[in-house]
Amino acid sequence: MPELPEVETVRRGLAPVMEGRTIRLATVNRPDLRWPLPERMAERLTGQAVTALRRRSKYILADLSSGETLIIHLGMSGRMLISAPGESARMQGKFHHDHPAPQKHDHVILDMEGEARVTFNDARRFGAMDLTPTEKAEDHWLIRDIGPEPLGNMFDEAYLRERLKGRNTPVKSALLDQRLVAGLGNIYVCEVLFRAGISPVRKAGRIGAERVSSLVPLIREVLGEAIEAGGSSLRDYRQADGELGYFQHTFRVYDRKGGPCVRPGCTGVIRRVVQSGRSSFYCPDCQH
DNA sequence: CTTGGGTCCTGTGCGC
DNA sequence: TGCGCACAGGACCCAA
Repeated sequence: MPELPEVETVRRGLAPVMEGRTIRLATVNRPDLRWPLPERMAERLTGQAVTALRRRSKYILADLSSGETLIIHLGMSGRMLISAPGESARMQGKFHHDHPAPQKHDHVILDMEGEARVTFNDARRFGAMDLTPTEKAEDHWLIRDIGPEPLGNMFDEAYLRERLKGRNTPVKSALLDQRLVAGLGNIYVCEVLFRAGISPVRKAGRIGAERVSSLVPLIREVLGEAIEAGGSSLRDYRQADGELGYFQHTFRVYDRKGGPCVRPGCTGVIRRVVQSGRSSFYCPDCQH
């Protein structure tokens, strides 16, 4: 599933067709994703203009002219795909029948002013949507306990040292905890720890202050590079325009079990271990 | 409080 | 080709 860079890429892709545009028609094809969808969601979306499209952690927030905000989480397999009637069809007058055929798991469809269609498709249905008053969106139960944005000013060396101090959990688990820092997931934590030379199984409270501090710029670096690359495309993630991201070609350890370490001169072989049910990839020669 | 495990759901790729 | 199992980008919830 999408981590922060993928969600930011999706947000950027959606912005041109959603921001400042009205939702002509919202269609909701099932009553629930991970949780029940809000009451009368289709009616509450239809006719509303999207005044802003924001991101908080792995959530996309669409502010509406009604004063409500649509909160969207993509879960593991959620996608937002944009389609539009083709030029030839438009000349034949097929305004409403030229979108791609509906796919299995197309759960919510937003037909936007200007003919673009935004389709939320989520096979595993770990995704979520909710509607909440815009002025209280930050206090929504899904969002209120999330830690600082890693690319923002509130996330710094002093903060991270304080939060990791004394913790007995593996650093991998700590960085995956969204209450500590927002938006990291399994791929980017593995990549960050490789760049920092820290083993994923190391206890968070047993890392020297200097090395903890080094994590901050490395987290920013990895996420920044991934956003720049349009995210990572594994099984089913695509950018909103259907393009593939390409950060996956830059993975140094993730999904490289048995492969050679990329650090010049290192003869290590990438290992995979399971930590609390998730795969961790690391170089045993580089990471301690 | 922290920590670990189970759980939700569908799809895919692998070994036999 | 079929079958069963492991595994997949998340994160809530509960027990200890």
